Amino acid sequence: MRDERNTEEREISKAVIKRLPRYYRYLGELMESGVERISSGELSTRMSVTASQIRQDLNNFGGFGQQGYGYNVKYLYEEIGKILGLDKKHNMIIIGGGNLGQALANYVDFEKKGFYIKGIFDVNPVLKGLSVRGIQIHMLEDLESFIREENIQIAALTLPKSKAEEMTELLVKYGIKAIWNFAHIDLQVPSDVLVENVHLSESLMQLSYNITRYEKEHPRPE
Amino acid sequence: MRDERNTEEREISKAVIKRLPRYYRYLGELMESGVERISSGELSTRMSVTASQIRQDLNNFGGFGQQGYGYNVKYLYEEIGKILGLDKKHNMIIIGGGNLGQALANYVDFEKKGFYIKGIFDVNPVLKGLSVRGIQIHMLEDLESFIREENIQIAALTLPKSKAEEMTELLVKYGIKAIWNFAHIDLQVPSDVLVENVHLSESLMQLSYNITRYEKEHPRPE
DNA sequence: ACTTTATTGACAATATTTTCTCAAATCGCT
DNA sequence: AGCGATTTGAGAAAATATTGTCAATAAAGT
Repeated sequence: MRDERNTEEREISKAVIKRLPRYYRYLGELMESGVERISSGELSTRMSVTASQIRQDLNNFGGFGQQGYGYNVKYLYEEIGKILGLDKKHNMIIIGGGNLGQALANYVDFEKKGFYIKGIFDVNPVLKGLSVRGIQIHMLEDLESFIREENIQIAALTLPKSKAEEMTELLVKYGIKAIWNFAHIDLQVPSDVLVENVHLSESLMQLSYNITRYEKEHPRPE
Repeated sequence: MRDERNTEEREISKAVIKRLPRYYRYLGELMESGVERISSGELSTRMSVTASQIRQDLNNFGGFGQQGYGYNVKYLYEEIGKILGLDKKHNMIIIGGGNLGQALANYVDFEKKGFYIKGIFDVNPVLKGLSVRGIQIHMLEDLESFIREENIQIAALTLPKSKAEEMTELLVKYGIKAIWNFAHIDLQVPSDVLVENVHLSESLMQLSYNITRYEKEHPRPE
């Protein structure tokens, strides 16, 4: 059931997209250490993936390499950045001024990638007027106007699941385009609103599974 | 290159494991709302996956269902819990007493799933003696004895990437079995130490990709 | 300028994952 | 107890994803 319009846009698989940020990170590190060119073979060794996969992944978006030479690190880094949309500015708010919200607010690197945290919102009046790294904490009544006036695209949702659902409704109503969801729940949104989930407890459960399996396969000697 | 020992253990694919926690979550919710049985078809509707996938996934671990009846919610919930190792107690520490570390420490639900946060470690002497939700913040010099005495299996690593590498070396030396890594780096560990990564910025980049693609495919009318 | 070496991009071959199909089993109704 | 409806589990088929191969091309050395 492939889309296969020959007019430009092919559908890129999710698996490929998930790998791009990692390529981006490695290329960034290479760039910082002054490496100018790299072959898929060398990169594959460093990243512990196959060279074929790297070439195949990149070729989804175009031929960035040169036979006999490899890839220009800076060029490839920038191209992947463009594919990921990191060349554009994204305005973002954080909903939930708890530790997790504050942790995100403190994370400077997001700005380097074009994600600007414009404000934090919370219901707790104790937090009113406070700010984190220069980012002010607002009360919910200002949410609607803030989203429109500051042209906010992304909301990071760091609320307990009980509040996350109604907040999502509000965010959607106020015209948010994307939700970065940290609540342990699957949000219901219209099809023009994007959701990316970070389910920490699910990640921990995967680790738990692996521990369990490892112990089964390697029983303690004695 | 399938393992295929007929002696018990088959290799379960990563994709299946990643879906288990979500099944677990839905089953937990069903249980709470008093639902006693569920068919793969009904569950598939709620979860927006195919019924076939649910049955196939579960059958990796055994036949938990009954023809003409479906699955017993409580039983299936518990079985998946066992598969994920949630029936066992895991002792955990958090390395890094910043916002993210504290956010994890504040998250009560981990204990319900068997993950007990025994302590937080940091280099910052300002934090010495403080505690978060009754969990004390320790200084690094106590790390080794703490890990051994409290029988710590898992370390959640919430440090900037510059410090994460040397800390990993220490943790490995002190006998930690698994690292839940929040630093933006691929940790190098011996093969008997498990790592589960939570790369927040990579998740955000995926969201950014989807925003970018969405905007390309749905250009603003005027 | 020519030759050797390196390396991509495209396609073919494998491998893996997902979905489909249906016989067998159980349920629930009469 | 018997019968139609439901639903699993297993295997087959289809779809995707990954890996392998190699001609074409560029680079680097002579």
